[in-house]
Amino acid sequence: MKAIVDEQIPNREKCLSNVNAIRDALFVLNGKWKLPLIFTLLERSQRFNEIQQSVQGITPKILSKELKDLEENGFVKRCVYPTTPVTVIYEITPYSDTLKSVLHELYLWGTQHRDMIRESMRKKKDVS
Amino acid sequence: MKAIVDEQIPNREKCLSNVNAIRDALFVLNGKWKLPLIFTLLERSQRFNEIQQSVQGITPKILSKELKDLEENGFVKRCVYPTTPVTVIYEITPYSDTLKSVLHELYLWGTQHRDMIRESMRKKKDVS
DNA sequence: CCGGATCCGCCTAGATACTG
DNA sequence: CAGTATCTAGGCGGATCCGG
Repeated sequence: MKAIVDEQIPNREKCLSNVNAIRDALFVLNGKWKLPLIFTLLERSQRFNEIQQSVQGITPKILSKELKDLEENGFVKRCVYPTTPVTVIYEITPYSDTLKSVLHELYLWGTQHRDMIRESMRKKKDVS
Repeated sequence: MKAIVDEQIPNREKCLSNVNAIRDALFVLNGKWKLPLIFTLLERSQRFNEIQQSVQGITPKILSKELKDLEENGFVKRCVYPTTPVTVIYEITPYSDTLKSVLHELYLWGTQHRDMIRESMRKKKDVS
């Protein structure tokens, strides 16, 4: 935090660009299905209907849209094989590995934060 | 990524809890105003109307709600001084420092990703 | 089999006005 | 000054049906 902030205080331009970079990162991971999809495709490449099986509750429309998003962001490759009918396989790209540290940090902080919240809830309850 | 994934494949329970921890982290930072508010309060503690000045375009209702969110998550402390009329100062808590590494990673990855996207856009344009 | 098209309900952000 | 109250709008996710 300190490091980022120190850079930001001098001028507002840079601060905004920092915020925007962070927001971009948050944005591409956001939504109900992005993470489940990435994780299921990390296990193995799959076809459309397979993915729908793996990720419980997602509808074709949303799946289609989410896969398109992931493809545009370079996380997923859509491979079409000219069988009859065509076979479409979705696979994770090596670029997804760049997410490693972000996801790890998010996981660590999220876990820690959950414990913190739970603890503060408990204290509140004790008082009341 | 690899580290997280390796832990996840064995059982689905743990995978889901990982995803949820990450989602929690994403959730508390998400939205249009959370980051701008955190950053402006990092510069200095401020009163309600001051914040509204600092963060361009936010309406009182939204500001009120967002501050409440930030307070519940432990990032912001609401200090009421019994003047007449009351003075309310919002200040950043030390707990916000725990965001340091997450935000830094998000910033790094977001910047990198933006460059990547821009580059791939350029290539597309060259072809067409 | 792999989606696209259409319609719909909900949630939430925002605008505006107002109050203790 | 520090918010609330009320209303509106739009975007997202979901359900359902349709087509190559």
